[in-house]
Amino acid sequence: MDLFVSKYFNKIDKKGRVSLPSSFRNVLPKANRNEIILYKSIKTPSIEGCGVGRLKEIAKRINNLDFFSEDYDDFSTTIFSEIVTTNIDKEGRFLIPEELKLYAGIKTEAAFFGQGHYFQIWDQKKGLQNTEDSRRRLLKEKKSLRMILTQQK
Amino acid sequence: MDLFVSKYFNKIDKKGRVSLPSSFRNVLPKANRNEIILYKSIKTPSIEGCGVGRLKEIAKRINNLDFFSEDYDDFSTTIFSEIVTTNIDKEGRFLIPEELKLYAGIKTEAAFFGQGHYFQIWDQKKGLQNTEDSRRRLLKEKKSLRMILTQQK
DNA sequence: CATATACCCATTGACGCCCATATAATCCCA
DNA sequence: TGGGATTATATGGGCGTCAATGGGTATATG
Repeated sequence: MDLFVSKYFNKIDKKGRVSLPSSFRNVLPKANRNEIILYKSIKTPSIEGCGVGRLKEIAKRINNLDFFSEDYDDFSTTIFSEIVTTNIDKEGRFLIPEELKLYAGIKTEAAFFGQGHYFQIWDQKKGLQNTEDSRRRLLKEKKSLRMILTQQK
Repeated sequence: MDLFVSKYFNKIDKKGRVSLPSSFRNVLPKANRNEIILYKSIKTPSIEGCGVGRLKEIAKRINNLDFFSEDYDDFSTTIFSEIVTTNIDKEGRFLIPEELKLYAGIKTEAAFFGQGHYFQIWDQKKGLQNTEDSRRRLLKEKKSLRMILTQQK
């Protein structure tokens, strides 16, 4: 499986280390399996992460915005300047920068949520609440959700 | 036969393992025959499952949504963080995550129901009841049922 | 030199792999 | 075509490996 899926709740130890879930590590290309990027989510109080390869995809998305719009500058500033890279040790653990932990309200436990081509890190309580809210919003539009889930071919 | 059909009642052993019915295993593409995805059914207290190929399709559809829209996040959260992948061992067995068993009210036996391109896992009693209810609802609209069953080519 | 971070080693529990058996389905040949 | 033999499926259990976690120590970096 080459997608980030499912959710995991891992502890942050006294040194600030936390295990990237094993199934997430396996999504990273064998070449850069010891490095990921992290940045503040734009829409939620959470941290988003992915392999360095996805940077290109993010750049492309932003590039598709109108170059002269305010959004363009805002997005590229907000995202690119806030990106940090972090190393994964031999045991599969990494450090979450203090600023990002503050932003997400994370203390001693990190809740990982798969998002397909990337993942999010939340405070457990906030993350579960967010999942519930998302699901509720979508169920209001049953048609579109069913379309995504059951459409054939 | 490349569809999930019929129903099977298999035991969950002390380690939490349960056999995926042989005919279901044969539906999975030879390439990814040792992994399936599971998620909570939207409409019923049951678990739905299918091969990973279907998940990749879903990922593609979500990827086509507007990257910066709220729907994008709602879809990827609701779908990717709720989906779990699980491995099938050499004997054709897999583990049902505790959370999903709770959601479906499954304890020591899993009732598999073929649904064509996917399958459902129920508590036996609930599943049989659901089959009966479905059939009864359908028979109320005999006309549409006959249309589906007798339509040629 | 002081703090942060990477590497090494250890522990625990979960999971995958291997082997075994019983029952059911299929085959094969006289 | 009958009946024994072979194969497949569902199920049980032992055991090694890996993932998550904790801690000591070397090393880098300012």
